[in-house]
Amino acid sequence: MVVRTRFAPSPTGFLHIGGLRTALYAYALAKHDGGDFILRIEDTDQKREVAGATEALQKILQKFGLQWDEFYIQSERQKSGIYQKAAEKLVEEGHAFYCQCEARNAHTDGYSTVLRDPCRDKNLTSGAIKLRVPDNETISYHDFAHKKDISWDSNTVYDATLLKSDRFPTYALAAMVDDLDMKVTHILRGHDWLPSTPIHLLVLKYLGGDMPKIGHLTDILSAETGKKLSKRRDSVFCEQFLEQGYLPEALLNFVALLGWAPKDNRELFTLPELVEHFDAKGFQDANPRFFLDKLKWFNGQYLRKKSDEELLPFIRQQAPKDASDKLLLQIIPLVKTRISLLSDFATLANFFFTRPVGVTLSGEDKSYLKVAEVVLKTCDWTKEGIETKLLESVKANSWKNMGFFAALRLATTGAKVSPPLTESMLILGRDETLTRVAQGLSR
RNA sequence: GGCCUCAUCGUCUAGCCUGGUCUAGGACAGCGGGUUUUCAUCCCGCUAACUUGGGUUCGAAUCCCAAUGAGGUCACCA
Repeated sequence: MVVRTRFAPSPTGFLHIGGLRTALYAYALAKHDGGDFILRIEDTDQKREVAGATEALQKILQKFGLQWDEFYIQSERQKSGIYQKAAEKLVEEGHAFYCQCEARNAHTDGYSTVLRDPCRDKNLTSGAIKLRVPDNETISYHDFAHKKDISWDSNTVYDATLLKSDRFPTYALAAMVDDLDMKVTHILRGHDWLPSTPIHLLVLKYLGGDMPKIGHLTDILSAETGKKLSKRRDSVFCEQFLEQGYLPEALLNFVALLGWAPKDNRELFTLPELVEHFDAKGFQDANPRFFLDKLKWFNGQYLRKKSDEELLPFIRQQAPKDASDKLLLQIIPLVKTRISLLSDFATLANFFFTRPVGVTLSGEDKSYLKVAEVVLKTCDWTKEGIETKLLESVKANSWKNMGFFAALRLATTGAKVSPPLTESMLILGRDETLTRVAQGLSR
């Protein structure tokens, strides 16, 4: 039987880190088996929908290479009446009932959830539809992520709403109808769904069909608070990380290892490699914390792994608009090992595009520069030529390399720390280098 | 508060299912050193963990129970 998984976000905003991870695991689980990955938009709550969110979700998923095989929108499917029909069928079969109670909102009545709805035995024929939870039963399933059986006493499960009075289904109905209808074999979702699983199990059972396997992923905890990552407190959107200068493959690799690990503890995975090695046995039980240290390391790894040409489009975004590809291609190899974020490029390589300003040199520095100026004017303009001549004069004056090159570096790049000096001067050219040396001397 | 889940270095984790090879392995971070005209890369080394208490057993990080701690959830939201 071919594996079919789905990622089912509601279109309420950008894709957050946890969503990316869920999508990635669902994708890898399906693709490892040559199966199908489904993208399903869960927009049955009209009030919460954000315009453009669906398109943004699709775009970012594709940026990470998570291409879906099938695409559905619940509000579209709703029009055919499938959810309503399913709910009515459950009423007919005695597994659900009509209810005309006023809708409750979250926590308005404290923690005293009404388990058995007052309408369940009124035999109403219209209104919202709720699940008739059986008494004194054990509801259980095997969680394929946690690799263990989890169960509830049905007496602790409440009569959940399946169809709202606006005729739209709730998640409990729509997602289950769809998973059955779409022949989803593995439901992979966040841990926050675990408490409502008994409801879904009942709905799945009453609806009939092949029971999908269910697995719950760990929550990603905030590094600061230790609580579940929240959009309000933490920066969690994938788009933000990309803007900050992280490579998509680095983010993806980092996130892949937050809650999953292979037996051999390998860490570097491209998407195809992850698919190849993916195994549900590697799912973690404990909640990981969202510390960014390793993400930076991953980014450096991928930065260095990419060829200069592959890096070009990313670097171009960080460079001045009029910078030529030819120039950028010369600079990239010099900065590649020196940046961990793409956005570091600007500070490190700025001197290639604009002359350093506000640099003040000591008298000692200037005596170094005077000598350097003479050498630079006449030496061969090659790495060999520049370095041997410069070194010769340092030796002739019994100076130390450190101080001499620091002064020259400061004059040409405007900073104490920079990409390799000789290579940088070669890129700048003899004239520009000399101009900068002269400028340093004049201050 | 009820229900559910979880518990190995600061962090991500391997080991746990199928007890002994674990004086607990790797990676990131930190620290120290080497290479390097700066910085970085690269290389070498060091610091650092089985939550606690009971059991079971010749033997427990590994199995069982409890306590403690952590997280989640309790809507006509997903």
